[in-house]
Amino acid sequence: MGITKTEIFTEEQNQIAKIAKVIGHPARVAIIEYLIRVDQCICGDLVEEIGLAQPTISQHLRELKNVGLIKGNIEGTSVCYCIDPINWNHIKALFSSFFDTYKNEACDEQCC
Amino acid sequence: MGITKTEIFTEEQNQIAKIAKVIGHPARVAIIEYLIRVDQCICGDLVEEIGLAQPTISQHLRELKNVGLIKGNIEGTSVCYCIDPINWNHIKALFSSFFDTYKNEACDEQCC
DNA sequence: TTATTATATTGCAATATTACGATTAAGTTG
DNA sequence: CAACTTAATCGTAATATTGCAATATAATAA
Repeated sequence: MGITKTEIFTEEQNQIAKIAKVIGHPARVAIIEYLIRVDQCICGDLVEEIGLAQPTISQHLRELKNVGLIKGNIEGTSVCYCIDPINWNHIKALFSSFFDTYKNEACDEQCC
Repeated sequence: MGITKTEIFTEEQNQIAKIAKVIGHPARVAIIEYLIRVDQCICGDLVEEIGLAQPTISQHLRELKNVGLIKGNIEGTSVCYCIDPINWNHIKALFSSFFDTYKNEACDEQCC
């Protein structure tokens, strides 16, 4: 079917999955890492930097914006993109908490 | 095309994306959270707990195993699944480092 | 107004993912 | 061995994703 049964999962599970899915493409990881390195840039910079077509980059930017990882501000004919600081912290906390839930005490033998 | 141009990205970017993609489905998040809660379980438990068909759960388990998030040990007719402690720590560190790369000093105004 | 610049949107083609019924494989029990 | 239990695999339908050419939109410059 290709369709996910979101209704049988919790809000939190769907939220983690939704954000992870967006991070789950190397182009979007590359965009994020570039944005962190240069603080802010426009779509054209990313097209040059990453080497995908402009519509493709634009599409990836939209998905990153949809989940709040980045934000964009119109500046004349171009759009200035950057990490969304507030949301970044929320998402970081969400994933920290997810990864911290597992405690591997003995780290070896207790598990199957 | 539906095909990702992995060759134009770094190993690290592809690795983060690959793992995030696997976490990017609520059923797999639910499986992980359940495994953390109960320590270990068999496929049938997850079929009951989550409410997807057995082949579907089995498929999700394979993907989780492929990226090393979980491991499975054959025990009689059933397979005992659990979080892979060593890999979990690596992956946790990978994502911590990814999220920690961004420092939002002033947290507001410096960005566009 | 007519370029020019920068980005978004549309419309595909190719491929991947999700889900499940049917079946297979492999160990266990009677 | 035959029946049973448990999980993996196969095949397939429905849908989603990726990438890009072509086009549209929107602001600025000449």
